[in-house]
Amino acid sequence: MRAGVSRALVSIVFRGVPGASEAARERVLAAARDLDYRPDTRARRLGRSRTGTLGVVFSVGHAFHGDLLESLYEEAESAGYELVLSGVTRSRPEDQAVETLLAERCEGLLLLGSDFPRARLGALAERVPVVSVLRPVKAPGVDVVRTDDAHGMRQVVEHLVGLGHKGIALLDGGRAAGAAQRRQGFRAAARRLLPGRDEVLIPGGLTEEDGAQAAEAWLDLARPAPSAVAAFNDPCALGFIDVVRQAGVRVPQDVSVVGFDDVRQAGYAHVGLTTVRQEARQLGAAALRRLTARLDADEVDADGSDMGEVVIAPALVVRGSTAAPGR
Amino acid sequence: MRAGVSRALVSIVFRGVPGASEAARERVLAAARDLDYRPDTRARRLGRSRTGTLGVVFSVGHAFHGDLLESLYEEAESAGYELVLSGVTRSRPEDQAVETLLAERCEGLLLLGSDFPRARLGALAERVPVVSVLRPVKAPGVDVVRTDDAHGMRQVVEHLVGLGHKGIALLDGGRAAGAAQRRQGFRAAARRLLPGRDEVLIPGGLTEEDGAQAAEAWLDLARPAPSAVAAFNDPCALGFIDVVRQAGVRVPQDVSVVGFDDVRQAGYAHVGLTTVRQEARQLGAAALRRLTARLDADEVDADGSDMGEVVIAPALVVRGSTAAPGR
DNA sequence: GAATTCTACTAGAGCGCTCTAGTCGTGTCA
DNA sequence: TGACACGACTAGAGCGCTCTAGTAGAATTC
Repeated sequence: MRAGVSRALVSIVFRGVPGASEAARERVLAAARDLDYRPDTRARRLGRSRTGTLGVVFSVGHAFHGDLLESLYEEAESAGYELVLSGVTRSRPEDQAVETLLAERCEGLLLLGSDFPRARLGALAERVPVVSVLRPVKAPGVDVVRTDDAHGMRQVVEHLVGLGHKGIALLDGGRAAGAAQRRQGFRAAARRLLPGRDEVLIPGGLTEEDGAQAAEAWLDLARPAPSAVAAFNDPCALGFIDVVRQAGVRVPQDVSVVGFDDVRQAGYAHVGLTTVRQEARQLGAAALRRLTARLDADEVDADGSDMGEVVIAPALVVRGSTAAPGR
Repeated sequence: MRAGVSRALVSIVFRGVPGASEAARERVLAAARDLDYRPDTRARRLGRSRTGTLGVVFSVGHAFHGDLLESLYEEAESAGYELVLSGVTRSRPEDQAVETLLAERCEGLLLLGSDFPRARLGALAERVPVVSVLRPVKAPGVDVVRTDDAHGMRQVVEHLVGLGHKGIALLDGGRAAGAAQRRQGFRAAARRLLPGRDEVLIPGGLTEEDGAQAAEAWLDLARPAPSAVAAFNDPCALGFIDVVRQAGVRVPQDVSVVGFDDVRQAGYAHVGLTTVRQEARQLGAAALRRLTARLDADEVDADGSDMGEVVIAPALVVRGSTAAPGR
């Protein structure tokens, strides 16, 4: 039509499939350039039996999710899939984010740090392949790709005990993704390395605000308070440090603080935050591989039955926020 | 068909337009619930003359872009538009992000902190309405919604001079969005308030790493070095502080540091960063309003001719990273 | 009580692609 | 030389909606 060719030929050229001569191919591309034509994604996906899209649900403003997105984009590109992002914010719940992606007919879903109850995830997985990233969950048909949170927390406790700390408090993440595992890792290590000591759990959370609140609680504890604090994540640790500093408490001289995630800021805040590094690259790559493997497999054996879990080992990164206790 | 009704009726019900009885409406919705049916977005957009989607290009991991996204989601919802996100990462250039959105047939584009040269933006705006957020650019047909960067920087200089500082260095943002305006505001204020003083410009940038490098440069300056530093943004300021601290320089006693953006972390890092707050809510709302106004206007007068600029005033937030100079 | 208006629906074309099932001209082989 | 295969292309149905035009029946009007 445009370049004196049929629509079908144009389709052949743009899909890059065999069936067009070199000459025709060039003619079509030249005409397309002339007309500033580009195939309509919507129509493309409609016409095809498969949409070739993967939906990603992430928390807007969550630093570590950003790191994951970067890795996912790369992996998706090389796997030949397209990513459709759907953000979760304070006013846009996860339900809505997922709903959008389902209506978009994504072939699979990647949920970063999902907040869904197990049953909801299971139900979702019946409809479409789902990979839960960062959040371990035992639901049928749901793949999990996560960091070994318990192991990370164990390293934290070992590090602190190695420095000579006898009292360690955990700023707990409540029901956030991975929080249960970190709590469990903390408890196991504390019980092993500090027998007879009571565990101190202070409610914390994901944000600086949560850390700040936890700091108030820590300041209110009977003295001597634990000389070391393991926070649920980096922002929580930074919020904690900020408040205790304002109260005249020195870090790390008076209290050692450890974070979790190793977000980019961690290396630059304060004296440098000792933390546990999660490998965004590896997590993203594993998650995408998991999902595409399920999609590309024969429908027969990909029938939800064989769910899997990929666990990436984290590494302790020692910076300046931890030191031996005492004056 | 499904509930004993025609496809057209289903369409009427799901679009929420008049033309269906209450009874039929309920019957359709009940059947949809039963079948777990939801309208296919792709087909929906195809069948309509307008797609009802707005494309957003943002930098993945950029804290302030996250704040903007949150606001944009809300505004888009209440304006009856759908947002399509396209992220820019180190391996996914802005071209590609925009290309995706064009192929998706978005009705308008919101570019957060775009890096495109002016000509490229102008060309883009000929094809589709474009709003450049944060990045001031004089291109025909391109609307701009931004913070008054120059004014913000003027406030910074006034604050520092008010504290008694005589030498102020700027950690320059190079060609980043808004950098030229901040530089100009800095220069104008410095010339006015510190006449006869040489301007000190140190190459900085958007990230902690850039700030760290700038710190090395500042440490290498002939003593006495400027006793105050105005950074291009918060991460840059934090990176700067980190490095000079490690070199034994105290903040704010030995050097005052000011950031820009007021990202969430700014209040929690160090002694609390003095910074300039950009209003994400207002910026997002203004950007969306701008775009939808153009789209909803009659085609006649929306013909690219009347481009506009919305400038939001920023506010200085004084925290602990600034103080009077000297011992 | 026929004409008119309204409400509640349905038929069917169209959106811009993909993809199957062709057609047409050439080259290959027995 | 006829049968067959092959590469290069085209026709046209189909994807799941939207939306215009149209119909049937009930309510209203004069």
